[in-house]
Amino acid sequence: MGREELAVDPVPLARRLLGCVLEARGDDGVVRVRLAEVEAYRGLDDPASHCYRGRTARNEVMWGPAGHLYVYFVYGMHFCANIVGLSDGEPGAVLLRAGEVVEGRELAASRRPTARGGGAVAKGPAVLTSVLGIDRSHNGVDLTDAGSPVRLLAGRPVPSDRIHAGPRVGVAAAMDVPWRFWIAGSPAVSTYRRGGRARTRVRRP
DNA sequence: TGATGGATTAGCT
DNA sequence: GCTAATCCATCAG
Repeated sequence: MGREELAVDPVPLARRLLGCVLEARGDDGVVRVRLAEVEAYRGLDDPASHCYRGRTARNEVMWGPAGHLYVYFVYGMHFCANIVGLSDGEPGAVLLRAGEVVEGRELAASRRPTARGGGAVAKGPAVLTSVLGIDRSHNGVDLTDAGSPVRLLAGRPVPSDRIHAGPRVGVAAAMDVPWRFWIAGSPAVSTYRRGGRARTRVRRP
């Protein structure tokens, strides 16, 4: 997929990414995932975006050129991957939430032995990254470069009536914007969880 | 400089 | 439905 196709507003970009294939090559083999669920995060206007509070070392990649991978670490143990959209100076990205494993199922299953679906689905953003073997070292990778370990490939287009939209998962801010998109009926789509205050934090004595 | 809580997941009740 | 696991960016003091 070319950079021009990706250098657009993250909301239409999110729709376009459904059905596309993300390929990750590692020492142990190749895994390909067909994207089934994504969410748009629109920089400066969006209180839920990592860019909302300005440019920092963590979100640096989002200010860079489109078509690069933004990887961040959450909850002390998980990675999430985004595809950067728009062009220089205009931050925005699409969070990759889930997909179907279309190649390298065994490898995917071995990387995530406890995941449901026997390696056929990557249901949830952190499952997706671990199945693909994506971690901090992949932050900033150019998805449009044939030599990159992670690449974005065009897939079968998804008919627009199969694309559904709704509120983003686990996000407290801007719950009214339907910037989560998924392929209706896909077994990979994650179950919706409302955002809000963190679940009760029990402090050990 | 210390506290807080998150674009989460899996396992248990 | 509830909670532990566990790093680090951000914010309050």
